Amino acid sequence: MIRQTLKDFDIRQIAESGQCFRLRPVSGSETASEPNANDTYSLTAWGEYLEISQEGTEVSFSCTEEEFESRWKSYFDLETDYGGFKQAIDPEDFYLQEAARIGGGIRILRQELWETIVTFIISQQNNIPRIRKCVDALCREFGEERESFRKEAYRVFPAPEALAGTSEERLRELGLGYRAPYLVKTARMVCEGAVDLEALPGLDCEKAREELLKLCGVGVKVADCICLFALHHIEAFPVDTHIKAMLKRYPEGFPFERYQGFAGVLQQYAFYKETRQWQ
DNA sequence: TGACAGGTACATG
DNA sequence: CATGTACCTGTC
Repeated sequence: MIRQTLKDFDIRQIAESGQCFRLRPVSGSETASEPNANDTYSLTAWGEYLEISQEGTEVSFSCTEEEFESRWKSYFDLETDYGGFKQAIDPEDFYLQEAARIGGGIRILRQELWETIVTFIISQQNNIPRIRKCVDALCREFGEERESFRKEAYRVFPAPEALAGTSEERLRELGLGYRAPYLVKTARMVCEGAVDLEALPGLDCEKAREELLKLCGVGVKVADCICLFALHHIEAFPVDTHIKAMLKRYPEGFPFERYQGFAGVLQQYAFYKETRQWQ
């Protein structure tokens, strides 16, 4: 167990930020009276199972020192100063100030590339509960089973080969709808090497985006999400229906120049604010 | 009932 | 290049 005192970190906000679909409350950890008093969340990522508990700024991770240093510190982007991003926000920009105040505990995660590609193909014209349901179904059907530190079984995210080997019909049965053929095609493209996932982390944001756009079911918005949430190009700025509405608040245009290099962080604050009514 | 959910592929002008 | 439309499925 690792204990840390963390600023600008809120595991609940991260779980509800819509960038990760396998981070969720451990059942029974939330109390109605004080929902934020002691939140415990479970996460399956990078083949591992982790639990995270938070009380105020005290955060504990159910892993060894070595695992924390080699994986989770980076995964949760704990070595980046998010306070600096917030301070850079125009003091007169009340919208962004408010968004950063509400969602200031969000971190941009470093998720697995293949998993992020699949989950964001699924995310199109979809809602969070159903995305989670689809992702769970994929893991249950095609993911390798492992045992957690609690001696309970969990499933890792299925490899490209597993999805390349299935059929559109099978994926439709799992509730993927019209995204089923996208997934099968994209998995096959990856297995055939039409897009080299190994090479993507070495590319800059623009080149990576260009490569990702070759995949079936990946358009500009999904490609930007993958750049932001997996490749950690925090300058990527995915524009969806909510963010489009937000951009209309800036008749002169959103001040991208001011936030060059980290606009994606602000996108997440804004997205979180815009989608609060879901909870 | 119909619109909407973190869009994209595909067909046209 | 810009615009228009169909598309699974669950929920309000």
